[in-house]
Amino acid sequence: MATLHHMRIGTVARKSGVSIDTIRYYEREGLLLPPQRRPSGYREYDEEALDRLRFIRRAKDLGFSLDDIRELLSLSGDREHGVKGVKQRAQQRLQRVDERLAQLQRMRNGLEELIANCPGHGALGKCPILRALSEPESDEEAKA
Amino acid sequence: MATLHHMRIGTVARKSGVSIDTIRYYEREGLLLPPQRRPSGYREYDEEALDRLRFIRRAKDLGFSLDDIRELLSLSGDREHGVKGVKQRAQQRLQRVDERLAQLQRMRNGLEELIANCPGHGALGKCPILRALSEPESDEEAKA
DNA sequence: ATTGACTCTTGATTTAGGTCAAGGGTTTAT
DNA sequence: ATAAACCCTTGACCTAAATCAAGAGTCAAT
Repeated sequence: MATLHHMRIGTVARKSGVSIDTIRYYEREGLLLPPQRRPSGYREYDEEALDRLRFIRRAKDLGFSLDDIRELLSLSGDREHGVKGVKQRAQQRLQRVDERLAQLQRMRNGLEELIANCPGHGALGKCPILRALSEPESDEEAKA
Repeated sequence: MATLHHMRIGTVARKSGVSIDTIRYYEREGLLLPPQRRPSGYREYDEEALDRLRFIRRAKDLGFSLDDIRELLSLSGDREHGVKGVKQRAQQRLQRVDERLAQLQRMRNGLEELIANCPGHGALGKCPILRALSEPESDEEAKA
């Protein structure tokens, strides 16, 4: 695990699956700390930066916005707000992630049911996918 | 469950949590069938349209693109490509949804661990959230 | 029969998240 | 010592997904 401190941007781009332009964009946006520079001005990355990039890419695939991701990353590196604040924010996050998990799970089940029952649902009725994610939320139900 | 066939756009907007402009936009984009019109030209929606809108909104929250959603919706209403094609596409979808579920689950666990261990991880080491989603994927590992 | 809240269409604008191009230095292998 | 492959910055451009504005018609309640 030699924490190699000598990757250039093209290498981390390849290893992380994030394009060079996008890496520089993330740096501008404050998602990535500005890395060391060579005398030539070339950026130089270590494994930690690579981990961050992979995290960002996957979180994005999961539908988190860059703002969400900024917040998640700050949870990990926060030496400021003390354990307490971090813990609280992490708990809020956890709750929202759990909600997403539940929704996604329902979509999954809807798909599975669709696959299982497909050959035999002559009458239309409600499609299992739609049914999975289409109930009201009660707070939406102001009188018509 | 009187399938009320007389909601105007503002009502479904309120009930679905999707703005009026966005509803019309979805119609243009083909995610929503053009609804009935009154003689005045006003759109008139029923419960089914409301279900679709809720589905769309939630799927979007889960990080699906409108294209993804179009495809998911088409799975539900497809009387064309016969059971076979639908089943196949649904299976592909299911696989991808399962992958997302797994990733999201890992993020969840990372958060939970962060909350549990926060008070006692004096030495930095690797943060559990980052660790949850930052391993390489092997196909990314072309030699540096 | 008028007022205030809705709705219509068309077309322009915005925001997030990148992506590209131009012009010019740097490194490495030969 | 030169070519090929890399990297730099600045600034323009792009796509998806909305959102807004203008000008005009409709509906419900007073």
